Amino acid sequence: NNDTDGSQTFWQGHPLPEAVLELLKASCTTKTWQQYGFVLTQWGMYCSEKNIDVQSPTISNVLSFLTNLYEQGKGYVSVNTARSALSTVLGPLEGHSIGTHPLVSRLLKGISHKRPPRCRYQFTWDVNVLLNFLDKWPVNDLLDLRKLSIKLVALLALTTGQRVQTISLIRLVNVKFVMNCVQIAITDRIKTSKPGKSLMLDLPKFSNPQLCVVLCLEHYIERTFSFRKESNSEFLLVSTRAPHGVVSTQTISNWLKEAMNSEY
DNA sequence: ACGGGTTGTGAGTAAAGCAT
DNA sequence: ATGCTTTACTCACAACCCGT
Repeated sequence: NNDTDGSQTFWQGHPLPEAVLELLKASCTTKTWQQYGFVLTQWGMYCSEKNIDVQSPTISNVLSFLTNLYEQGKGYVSVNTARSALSTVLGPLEGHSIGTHPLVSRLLKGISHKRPPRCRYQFTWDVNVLLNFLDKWPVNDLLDLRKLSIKLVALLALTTGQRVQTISLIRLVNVKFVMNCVQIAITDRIKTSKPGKSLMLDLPKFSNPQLCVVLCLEHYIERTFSFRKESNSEFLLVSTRAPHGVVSTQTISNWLKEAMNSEY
C-alpha cells in the first residue's frame, strides 16, 4: 500500500492481486528497492523531459539515460546499479533483458574503463590505539550505559570482524555462554547468508578482563535486563534512551566511530 | 572449474526529522 | 541540546549465472 520502498511503482503497468505483489516485492530486500526506487525517479524525470514512454523505451533511450548519468559524474558502480534497476523493472528489449543487451554491456564496459572503481578501504589502522584507549576507561560497573554500549560494540566488531548489520541482528536468545567463550548464532538473513545456514560467531575470553568481550557482554546483558520487558526487544543491542528499543545499524556505526574518535 | 558479466546487497555520508 | 532514526544518495563488493 504505502510506497516508501519504490517497489509498487514497478509493476503498476500490471494490475496484480495484493498477494502477488507481496511476493514480487519479497524478491529483493527493502534496501535494494530503495536504491532502485531512486534510480527510477531519475528515470521518470529523464523520460518526461525527453518525452519517452517510461514503461516502454527504446534501447537507445536506455543507452542515452545511462550515458547521461555518466556525464553527471557518476562512477561505474552507480551507473551499473541503474542498469540493474531498469533491467528489473522493464521488460526485455530486442529479445534481451536490459541488463544483458549487448549494447548496454558494451556501454558499461566503456564506463568501467574510463572510471574504474576503487577499493573501499585504502589503509589500515593500529587496533592497539583503540584497545589502549578502552583499557584506560573505568571498569564496566562504573561506565554509564552509553559508554558500556560503545565499548561492547567496539569489542564485538574487533573480535568478530562482522558488518554492523550482523552485530545489529544478534538476538538475546541466541547468545550462549559456554565454558570459556560465548557462542552467538545469527539466525536472520544477512548479506552473505546462505539458505538454511545461520552464521556462528565464537567469542573467546581475553586475558585482560578490562578488554574482554565475554565479560563486557555479560555485564551489558545484566545492565539492560531491567528494561527488556517494557521495550520487548529480542535483540541484544538497545537504545540508551527510553523506551530502549532496538538500535539501527546506523547507530551502531556511530557508536563505533565514537569509540575510534578518542576525544573523551 | 573458472572467469567474466550481471544482479542484489550493505556501508558510508550528510542532512533532515523526531523525541526526550 | 543530545541521542537516535530516517532519507537520499553514491559506492564497493558478494553472490549468482552462464558460456567455454
